[in-house]
Amino acid sequence: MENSKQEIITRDIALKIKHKVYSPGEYLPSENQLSELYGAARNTVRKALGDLMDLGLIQKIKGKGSLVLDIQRYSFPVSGITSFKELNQALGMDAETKVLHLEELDKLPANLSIEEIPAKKVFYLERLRLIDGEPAVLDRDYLLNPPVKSLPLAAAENSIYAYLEDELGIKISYATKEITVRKVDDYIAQTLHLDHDKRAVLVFSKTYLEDTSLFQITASYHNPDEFSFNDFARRRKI
Amino acid sequence: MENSKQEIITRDIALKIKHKVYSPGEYLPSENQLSELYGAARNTVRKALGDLMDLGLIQKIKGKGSLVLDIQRYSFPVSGITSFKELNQALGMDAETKVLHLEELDKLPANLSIEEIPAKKVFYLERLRLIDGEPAVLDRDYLLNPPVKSLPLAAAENSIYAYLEDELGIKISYATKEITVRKVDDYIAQTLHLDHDKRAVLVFSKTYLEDTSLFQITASYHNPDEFSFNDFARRRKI
DNA sequence: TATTACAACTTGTGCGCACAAGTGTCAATA
DNA sequence: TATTGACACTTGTGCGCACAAGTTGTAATA
Repeated sequence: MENSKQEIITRDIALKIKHKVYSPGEYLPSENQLSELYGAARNTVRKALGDLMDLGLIQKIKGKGSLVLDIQRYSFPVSGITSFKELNQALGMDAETKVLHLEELDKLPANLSIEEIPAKKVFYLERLRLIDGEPAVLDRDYLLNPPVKSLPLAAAENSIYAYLEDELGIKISYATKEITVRKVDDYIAQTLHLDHDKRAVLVFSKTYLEDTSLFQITASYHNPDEFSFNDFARRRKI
Repeated sequence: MENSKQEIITRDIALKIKHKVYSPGEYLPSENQLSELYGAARNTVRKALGDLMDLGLIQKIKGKGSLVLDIQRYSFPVSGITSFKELNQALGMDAETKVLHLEELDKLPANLSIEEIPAKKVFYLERLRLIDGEPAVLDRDYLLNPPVKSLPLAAAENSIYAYLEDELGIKISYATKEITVRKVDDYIAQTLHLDHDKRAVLVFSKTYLEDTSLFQITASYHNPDEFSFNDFARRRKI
């Protein structure tokens, strides 16, 4: 439950943009008008607009106003931290998740070679994502215990993020991602129905909590023919 | 020349983190201390810290402080909008750029199929990026005229971004990127020294100005063996 | 007519304040 | 001893104000 005034405004405007109350090419009401509309200070409205700008929903133009952008942000997978389930719903794809493996290990496998050496137990979860019945992605998740004390099969079959955030109250903060192309072994190649070339797109990510502790490591192997990564970025000069 | 107080503070702290004046695992001085240190209001300091947070340099923790993160943000290519030249310097790589082609076309080639139909002239620029003497990336840039009135060969050989921003005063604001894996034609395959499989990583991006006008389209073909895309993302729940 | 000047809007930057809420320490208390 | 509570720190949220700076239309002016 996030309910700060600023987030309420952000979500409300985002929704209105989504439902074309404010359409691409149009300007939002001015900051002063929004300020009055929501009964909030201009500062508060400005923070909300700043978030919408980071999300790529609007572009603020000095002296003119906030222009609604036309960006189809949803593809597969989307930039940022988003779960397969959320994407599935957003895209309305015919997608399915099959849990291939779920067990608790005493420690992280050595081949992951993580320097932040957590000598902890981990849940190892292997899932296959199918799109239109065709294997598209093989996910290998390593969830550290603690903070993940338990991981029911039902959660693994649906969204682990929803389970962790809603059920366990774990707060996910940020993640790093690395995308490369790799030769994969026969097991992965067969699972993904790769051709003789046996190359897959590997998305390797580490997810952290608010206290900066490492919490999840994921190796995601994508069928190259299905893979698409979409990103929105603002220019920053530091 | 960006010289708002907030950006000065952002840059100063970013530099101090880079030079380990503030090291990973340590906390920055508190907002009140920084406020006094820079002779700025806490609000101003907070905006600067917010930017550093977006960049992934720090993590703010309520009740405790701003923790310096340990993230090697530079890889090839980096997330966000950054030019090859900037990357080159940041990484200290042995990299070289060869201009293969530069001409002015009457309109954008039809195969790019851009809906935002600019019936404008474009500069077409083809460049090969070599790392350690090996071909790594083939860039095909389409720069719209206007706003790009001219494009000297010297600029193409160095950083076009530096030329456009510093010389022409063009302000780049944001970009969309799409990463896919594609079969490529013989010309690209030979140029990149691909093996018989002829698949390359295509990074297709569109860059926009502050007034949201489309300004540059780039198709970047990467040798799969060299390709690596690194990203830092914060969790946003909208 | 063409230019200039102004007014009325917009967003950008910065100041200061108040209080909520999370964290850690330390002393008083049961 | 173990718990509680007060206190001093931290960041988070929100308010209000002032002025700078960019945009646009209009009216006065040359």
